[in-house]
Amino acid sequence: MSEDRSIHEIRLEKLQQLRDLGLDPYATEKFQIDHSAKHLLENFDTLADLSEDKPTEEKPRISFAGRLVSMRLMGKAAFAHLSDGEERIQVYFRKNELEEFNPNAWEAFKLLDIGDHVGFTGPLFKTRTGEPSLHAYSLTPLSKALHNLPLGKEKDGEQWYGLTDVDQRYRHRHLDLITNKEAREMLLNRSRIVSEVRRFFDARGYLEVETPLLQLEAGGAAARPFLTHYNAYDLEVKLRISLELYLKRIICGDVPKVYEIGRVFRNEGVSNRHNPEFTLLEWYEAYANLEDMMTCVEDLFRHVAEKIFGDPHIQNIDFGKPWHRVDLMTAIHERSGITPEELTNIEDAKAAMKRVGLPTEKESNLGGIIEKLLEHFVEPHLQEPTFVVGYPIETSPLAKKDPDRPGFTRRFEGYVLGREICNAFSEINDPIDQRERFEQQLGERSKGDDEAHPMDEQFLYALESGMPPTGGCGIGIDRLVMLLTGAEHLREILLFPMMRPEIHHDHPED
RNA sequence: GAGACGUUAGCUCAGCGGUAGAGCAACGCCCUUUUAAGGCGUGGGCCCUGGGUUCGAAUCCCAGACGUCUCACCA
Repeated sequence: MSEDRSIHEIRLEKLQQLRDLGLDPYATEKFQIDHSAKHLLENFDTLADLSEDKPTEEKPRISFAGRLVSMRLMGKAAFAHLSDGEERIQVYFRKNELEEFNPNAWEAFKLLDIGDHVGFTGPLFKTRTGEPSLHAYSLTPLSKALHNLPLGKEKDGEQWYGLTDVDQRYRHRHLDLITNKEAREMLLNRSRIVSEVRRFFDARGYLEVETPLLQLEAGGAAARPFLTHYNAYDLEVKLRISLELYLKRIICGDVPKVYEIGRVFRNEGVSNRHNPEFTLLEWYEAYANLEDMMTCVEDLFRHVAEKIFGDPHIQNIDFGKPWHRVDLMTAIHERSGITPEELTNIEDAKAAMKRVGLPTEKESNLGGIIEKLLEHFVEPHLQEPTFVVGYPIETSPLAKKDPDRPGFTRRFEGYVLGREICNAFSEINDPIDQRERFEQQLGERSKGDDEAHPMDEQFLYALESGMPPTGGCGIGIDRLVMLLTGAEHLREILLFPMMRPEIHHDHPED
């Protein structure tokens, strides 16, 4: 903020002085980097050619660049640490040597700040204390940091100071990435996980597709959509809340295996496990049944865990083993004592709910009650990977009826560590059944449930043209990353979570 | 939406009725193998905003903003 000369001003002055010395940090376009810092450190002895008899001048010169993260100036010499984001390596400078390279280089070096990007060339060596280091014979400023970066001090992986304010870490994620190794790890892990998911489906012959984000009716899930305006057609449109219906229309087009990884938007609350915009994976396979989908989920988790972490056993979960399979109604009975017979009509169901001490005011249908009981009594116990099978028809408007169990569908959800991680079913391919389900949903909607599924004639027309029996499944990518990395907050997984605007009161900025 | 907590220097924090503090960062000087480098010196604050209580408020009270956590909502 306001100092006698603000840091920003001082740095602008230094920038000008660097330019006056002929070393404009913003003028360079390209800088040769021979090795990453990690590679330098891991292969140090080989690269350094540490043989005693050879004079330093004759040793191989390495070109390296990175961000200055620490500096120790000692008169006519200096040490600094340089980070390429992944690792940091120490660099050593001497006045006389730099001046040999460029008479202004030492002067320029003294104008550098922590946060600047710089390039160097020189041999590798080890300091008295044995730290692998780079002996810089040249210096090329590559960018100037005009702000004081909140870089803490670091020693042996331990960190002092740095940026910890959660708000600031989210608002200025680049600072988080520079400062906190965990933030960087999270980003890398997410990226790797998504890549592995793609690789998994690609290898199995699924086609990756992309379907519209802007839709006339947002269907495929129960959620309130975001609204926006489509200027070219002067139409009110909605942002999608799921991928489902368009993907099934592709199945109707005789593309038998498709998947999509895409952002969906649900205009609802925020918590450490919910975010209005999130990334959804859905895949559909023609001629596949529920059991096939379960196997596929098992394979997917095992594959990703092994590829990313080298071991199917992560976060105290063994994804190498098959998942448990439990029937929903049986599980409720076992955990709550409420029998399936008590859950065959709404009155008895409410009475049973009361008996176990749950509120009944908000319940209007049997399916809702059943899912509430599942959530309350069963979910917390589903620590090991478990498929819960057989969901009520009222809450499953896109899932095939179970021919053997009236009122229930061929649907399962997967749970790990007490949390829902996937949702799958045998897709309805009977267009008459599907139309009836939509009509039921319209009934719910007219009763005030604004999350009930809208009618979708285009989708029905596709079904009426014939869809093979199909299995489909959805997984929230953000929650998947949370699960695999042990993150406690969805917002750590999202790079740039929505934040209310920062208030700037009426006084001068930094 | 409810409750609890937080907001003080660029960063991390202390101060909790009596002139606004520390470490790091910054600025100046010294120092050619340091590493949380060191030594000497110097600056830097609408103490989130607005009201109130008080002789006096960063500190107590009320309201608001923003954030964090928990709960609710989100099948």
